[in-house]
Amino acid sequence: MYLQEQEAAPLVLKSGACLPPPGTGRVWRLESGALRINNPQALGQTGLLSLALPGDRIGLECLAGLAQTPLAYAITPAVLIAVEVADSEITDVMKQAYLSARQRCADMVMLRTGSVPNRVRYLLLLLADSQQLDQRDNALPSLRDMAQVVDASIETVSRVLGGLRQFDLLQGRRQQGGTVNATHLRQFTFLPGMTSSSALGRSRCAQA
Amino acid sequence: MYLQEQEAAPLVLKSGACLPPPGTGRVWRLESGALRINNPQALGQTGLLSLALPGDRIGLECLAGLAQTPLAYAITPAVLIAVEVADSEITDVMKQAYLSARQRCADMVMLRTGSVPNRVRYLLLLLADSQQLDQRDNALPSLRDMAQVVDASIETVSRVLGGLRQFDLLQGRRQQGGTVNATHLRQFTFLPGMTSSSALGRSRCAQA
DNA sequence: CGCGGTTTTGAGTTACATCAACATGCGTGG
DNA sequence: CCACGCATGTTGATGTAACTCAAAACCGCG
Repeated sequence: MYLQEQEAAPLVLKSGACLPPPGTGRVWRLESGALRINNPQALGQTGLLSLALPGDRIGLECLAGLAQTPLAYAITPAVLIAVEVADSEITDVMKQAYLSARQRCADMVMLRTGSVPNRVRYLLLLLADSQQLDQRDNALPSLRDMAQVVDASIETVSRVLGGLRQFDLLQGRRQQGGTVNATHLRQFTFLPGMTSSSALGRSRCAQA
Repeated sequence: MYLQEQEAAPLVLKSGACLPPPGTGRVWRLESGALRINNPQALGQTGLLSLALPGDRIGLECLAGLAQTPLAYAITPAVLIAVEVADSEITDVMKQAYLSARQRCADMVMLRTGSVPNRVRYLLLLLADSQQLDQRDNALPSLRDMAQVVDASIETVSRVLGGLRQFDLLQGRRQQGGTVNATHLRQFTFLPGMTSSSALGRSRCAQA
């Protein structure tokens, strides 16, 4: 109840794992990786509410007055640490949480704006930028997760990644691994016509 | 600086009007109507960040530590009142703001999930539900705004609304007016095939 | 080695965007 | 008052991005 940041052992989640105590009023801080925040009562849909990226607090809803914490799944290997929020800090923590919630909202809008290739591009940059240190740490979400995040089909996402690989903007994807060339990808824009599925066919023809 | 809720004269915005002092550190509460929150430095895109619905606070970013307030445009005739936030209340206000930011994020995701007809449907329900009292208050956003919110083209949105009108889920749209039949619309789902543009052609044929 | 989960690739179909008229208000000024 | 212009909404025809379905290649694992 004093300085809260260094607490309990870090919690390490594998891709696909759920944040363990769904009902508990525990507050976590995401250290690395990415989570998908899910609506518990997903009615047929995917129930995606938002993403969580390193630095975000998880489980603040209960502090803010809500009964239940939404479900959180790791879509990338993730590390979290439990934090204890002292009363004196609540205001500051809520301010931070508010700002990052706004940011995630903006991110979700971008992740669903424009063509699928551009949405995937935004997702990859988001993930790459959130990996603070080592660029070679190459963990990508599964195609299924990426597809749900950008609201596209798995096949289309696969084709987009294929296209990126052709331009060396992405290397070596096999089973949820891969290295994005963030700096090049950032200054890359999909021209209409070279986009997605059709792009593959055409550029392959062009190369042949 | 005591009880802050009843302050200054309400600010009435017409559809399309911008929240006046973009740089000022003023905090507003949206009483009725809907706003679109915009990224000031929109780089070619529409710059849509989020929506604001009645009850939401506008301009809290500065309180939370950000320099600038994002731009807010009314997409529906809107009424706001200026609020003064006392130091003692900041924590509670931020908690509320955090929760509603999460909710708006979830809304934005829904507004960008699935087929255009379903996205438009969600938008109409969102607007209808936010009009607390009189249902007959029939103010809809312009097609341009609706199209940008759900990330679709104006023409498609027009066709979707046309389809809804055929089922009496929407009445009398001429120049940003119209009444949504919220109760029926809520329990209505677009079957694949009767969706959007194609729906019009087909159902018109069926009727002829 | 065979078996489930993930990724890839292809071919056919469709929802939606685009382009291009056209209709309809609504305001402004002659 | 009507004439004009401008913003908004409507409608049709056409192209294409992306979805669907189906099959295969690839992994990791007991």
